[in-house]
Amino acid sequence: MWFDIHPDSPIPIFEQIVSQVIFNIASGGLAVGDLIPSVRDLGMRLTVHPNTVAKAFQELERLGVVTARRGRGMEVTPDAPKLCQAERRERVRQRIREALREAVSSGLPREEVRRLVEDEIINHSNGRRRERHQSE
Amino acid sequence: MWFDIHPDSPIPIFEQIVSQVIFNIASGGLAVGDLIPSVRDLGMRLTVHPNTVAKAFQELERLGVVTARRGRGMEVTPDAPKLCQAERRERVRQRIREALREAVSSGLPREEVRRLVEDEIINHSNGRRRERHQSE
Amino acid sequence: MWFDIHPDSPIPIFEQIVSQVIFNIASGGLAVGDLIPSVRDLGMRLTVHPNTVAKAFQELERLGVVTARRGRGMEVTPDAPKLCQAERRERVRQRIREALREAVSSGLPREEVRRLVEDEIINHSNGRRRERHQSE
Amino acid sequence: MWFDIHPDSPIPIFEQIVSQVIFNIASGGLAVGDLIPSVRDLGMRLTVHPNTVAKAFQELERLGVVTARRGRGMEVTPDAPKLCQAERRERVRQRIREALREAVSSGLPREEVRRLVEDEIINHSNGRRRERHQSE
DNA sequence: GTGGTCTAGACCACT
DNA sequence: GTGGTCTAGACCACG
Repeated sequence: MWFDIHPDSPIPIFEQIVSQVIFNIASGGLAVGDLIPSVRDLGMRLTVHPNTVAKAFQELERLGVVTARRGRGMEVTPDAPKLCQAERRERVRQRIREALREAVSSGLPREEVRRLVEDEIINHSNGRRRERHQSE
Repeated sequence: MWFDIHPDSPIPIFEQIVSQVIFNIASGGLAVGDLIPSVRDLGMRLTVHPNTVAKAFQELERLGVVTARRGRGMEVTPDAPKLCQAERRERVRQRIREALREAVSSGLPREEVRRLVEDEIINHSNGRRRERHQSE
Repeated sequence: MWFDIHPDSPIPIFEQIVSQVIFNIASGGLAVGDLIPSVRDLGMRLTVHPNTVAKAFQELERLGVVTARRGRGMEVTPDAPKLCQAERRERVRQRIREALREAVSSGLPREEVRRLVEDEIINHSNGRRRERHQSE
Repeated sequence: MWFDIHPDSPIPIFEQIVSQVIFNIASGGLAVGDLIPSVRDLGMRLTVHPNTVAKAFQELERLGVVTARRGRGMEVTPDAPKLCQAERRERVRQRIREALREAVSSGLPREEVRRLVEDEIINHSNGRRRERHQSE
């Protein structure tokens, strides 16, 4: 189970945690019946306050992805995999859509946009090798 | 001069205004020496509080993109076009990069990501063809 | 707009606030478009921490009863009256149902239960007539 | 001896157990000198953690309703029947009172409240037959 | 002034 | 040990 949190993003940390848990369940890193990490544990790992994590978990419970087990932890529900796969797809699509909408509406020539996308797709899908061929 | 504002985005409205002004200058919709709309006028058009617009303009002044002309308004500086073209490119690239980073790290199969990107690119490059404002 | 909060009830304070706002809207004390009290104001009046109030308001927003207006406050939605009347009815019914279920399952003779109910109904429909509406 | 436990009620489970034991004694299901079930046994039956049951029993001992008999279990005291009958009545009355207080203060028309009460009374006092004639 | 996010830390109920 | 509630107070974005 891993997390990719960006404290300085405009997206609230608790929202990022929500997404990350959804992604983990969607990709099978967490199975039905598993307990997700405790608020305290995850708070430590992400150097985030436990309350922030708790807020994210509350949201996940509301989404029907986990249920609180008194004194035990938060458990992945039977519905979660299906829910999370749909949700992941939707969240990813949304982000891509918005980035492209902004790109196009910025007036940047279409070819330019395409080139940027290609650049970044290569960067990301090939293994994270961080010498991007910037075309500044 | 046009604006594409999303009040419910996690990105602050004043930031969105900053970007939109930059985009307008970059694509030639605003030329050196032009006056950008007044705080009140733009506030009306965007149904946003004038203070919010003022905050955006402050930021634009800080970036050297406009300067206040007492009694006249905010004027596009001679440096603005170059600045804004670079800035536009960087902002767009950044957004695309983040969307793709999230997409890949979400565990969604690479094919899937590519497909989503293609879908959205088509959506945006076609439909969006409302008498586009300049392409540089 | 009045509130009847019981800090020592097993029901969380924020839940009580949720109910009370719903009741106020259901009975017309708050109309569509009205702003509900600010978290700080209500926190003061109820001698409750503003964060507790904020949590209640979040829940109300999730229910579609109010919407946050940036920098202005929380506004009663057009759907709220209908939603709140249904919700009020349901909450009240639920509480009554549980009290009676417990009463019956306690083994108390049915007559006895009925008598208790009559007693209390009389108390509440009459006595309570000291034009309360105070938040005490 | 029977129990009616609601794990998702805001009322703590151990409190519910306390009430249920009191009700059982009050209605004669448990006589003076009887042993109440063991912590482990009851924990199993209610699918509740034994510690939770133990906490309830502690409370019952404090109330003077049972006493620990080393090596045998918890025994119903001679005072218990009288204590429990009074206590039962009081607990039931209290719950009814609160439910009605909330109902009235919710602004729901008095007739409406009465109707809800009648509905529920019928549901509960006729034998628990679970196809309630909802009058939604 | 408004609500939203986050940190910090207390106490409670339950396992 | 777990999550849930609450208090307290900081900072931000917005009006």
